[in-house]
Amino acid sequence: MRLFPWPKGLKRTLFTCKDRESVSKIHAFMIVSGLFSDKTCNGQLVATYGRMGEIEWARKVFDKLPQRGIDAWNAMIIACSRKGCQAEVMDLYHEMILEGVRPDSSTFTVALKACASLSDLETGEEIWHQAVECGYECDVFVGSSFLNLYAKCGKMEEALSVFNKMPRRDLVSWTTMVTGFAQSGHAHEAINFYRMMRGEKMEGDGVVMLGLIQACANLGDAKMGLSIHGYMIRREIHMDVVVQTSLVDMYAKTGHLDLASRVFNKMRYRNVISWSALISGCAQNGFAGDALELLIKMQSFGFKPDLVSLVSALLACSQVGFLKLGRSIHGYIVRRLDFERVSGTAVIDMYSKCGSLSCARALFDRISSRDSISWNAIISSYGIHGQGKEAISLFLQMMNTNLKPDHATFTSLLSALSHSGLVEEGRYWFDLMVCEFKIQPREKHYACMVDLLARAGRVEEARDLINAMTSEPGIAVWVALLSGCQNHRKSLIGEMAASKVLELNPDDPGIYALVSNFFATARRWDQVAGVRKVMKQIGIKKVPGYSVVEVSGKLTAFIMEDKSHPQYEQIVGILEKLEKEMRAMGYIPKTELVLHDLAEEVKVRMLSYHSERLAIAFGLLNTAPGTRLLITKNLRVCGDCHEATKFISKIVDREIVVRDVKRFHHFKDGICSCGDYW
DNA sequence: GTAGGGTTAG
Repeated sequence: MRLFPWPKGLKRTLFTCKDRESVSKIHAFMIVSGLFSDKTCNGQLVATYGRMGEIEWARKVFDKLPQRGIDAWNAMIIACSRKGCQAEVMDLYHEMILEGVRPDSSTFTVALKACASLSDLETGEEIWHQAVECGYECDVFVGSSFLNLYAKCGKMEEALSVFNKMPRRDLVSWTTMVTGFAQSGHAHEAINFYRMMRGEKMEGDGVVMLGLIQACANLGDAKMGLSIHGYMIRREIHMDVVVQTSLVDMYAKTGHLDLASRVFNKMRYRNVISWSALISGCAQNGFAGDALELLIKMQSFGFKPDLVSLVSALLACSQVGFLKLGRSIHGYIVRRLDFERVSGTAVIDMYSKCGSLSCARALFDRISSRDSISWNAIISSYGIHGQGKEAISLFLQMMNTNLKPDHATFTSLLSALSHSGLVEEGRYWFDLMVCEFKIQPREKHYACMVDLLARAGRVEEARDLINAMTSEPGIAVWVALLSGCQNHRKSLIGEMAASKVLELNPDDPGIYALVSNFFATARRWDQVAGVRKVMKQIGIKKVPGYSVVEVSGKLTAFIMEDKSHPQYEQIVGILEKLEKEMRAMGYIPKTELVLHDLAEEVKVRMLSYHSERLAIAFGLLNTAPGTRLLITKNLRVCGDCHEATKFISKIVDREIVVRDVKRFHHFKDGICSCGDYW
């Protein structure tokens, strides 16, 4: 008896199978009836298992087939491709060629896709030649896949030349170009290509719009992103979870977290990636608390955090100096996920920014395969902890590997040298970077050098370096010059730098604070008043300084003269007692650092209740004797607090670690690791 | 018409 009106019925019956059991029944029947040996039939069986994601079953059948035709090969290859097993796709492809089976359009398409995701340009080009030989040169599927190979390998010029030669282009070919440009940092070209595509009367779908959204994210152009978003709504272009997630990402990357959350909250379906996009957006924009809250919230929605969301959470911990949580996330990563390079670098960064340089180093030493990112991370770790010599030594060790230092490595190195005041070394390595390594200095490198020179009092040299820049100097270099001028009382150059920074960033409250402090240090109160007036006129408020301290696994923040804390009385008591002892040891308040025109005793009072002192006192009050304290400050640490903390570390016999916006200070036994150079 | 273009981080 025949179960199937064969062979069309077999195909239809296989297609209606919903689970593995029902396929297995047909599978058994095929063996019994001899259809299993028929190569126009058995491919269907492999394809059916593959479609269900039952790749092991597909493979088992495939391996047992007595006769394997193109259908069986394609089915097996497509099954692997769907599972993301690109290496297997390639193995099968080569095996198939060896068996003398002639690939068809689908085979070439899938094989090229595999090469693209493996970034295997060479094999991909070889396969293209084979496709041409087999007569698929004009096939739009094969052509687009070849295009995609170049795009994925960042070879947009080659991609363009393939694109121009294509006799027929469809939406996918155009999208490949748009996305390729967007992802290789050529956002303008991406947008131009989309315009050309529209010129050919081609209607866009969600995928091509996604390429444009990425381009906007890269350009930081929220306005255009918003208009693309609006266009999709008006045209009723379907937005699936991928497109919506990319909108969240775009808004977050352009700093519009309100819009990012609005899109996120409206999403009907979310996945781990959508959560991660928002979490990383919060972390990247400095909203550490929100990022960590979302990490908890995503779990209450049943999503297990992945590596990306955990890395973002680590970033959030780094920002606020939340060592305890950072450590437990580290533990979680080790237990649950494969711990390697990517997370390794983030964990190194977290430990170092949370004050544990030794933990950072221990982890770095344990990484089996270090890439330049991990080297950069450890070099800059030593930098922010003020150990410039060790940073150089690590840099030299890196040169002994086959890794090449890049612009980021030099940024880490130069900033390390700047924090340690190693001026001559800085000049040496800067020249070597340009002459030997042929790396064009970027804004950041100049900023490090200007900082290095100006901080060391060589303000004129710093100015000359800026004047010799080939590119237009940006905000960072002028800020560095201005701070140097403030420290070394260089009013003429300082005034010039002040007008530059105000010209470049007229909306930045930090800039106004800097300029106002510069004039206050020079006791030019009329100028200070002038700056304040401008701030008032254009409605800019100064960023309040605050300090955060971790006590028994919780973070507590203090702002200056913060009386709201329940333990305020005790905190003041500790500070008063300490101040008496400090004075007896020779501490004199640096009232010249109070940048207001006030009476002397008011200045002393203001200094005594700076946020970092409140945080230290709170820490002393609530931790066991001998416990190390970690304070994180959102601005630079104040000079008087720096002096006072040295005394406090000796009086209470504790290690006090203060992280300010730029670097670390380790206070112990009355001295600071920075050697008072900062 | 089974195949090609897409999301998060360091």
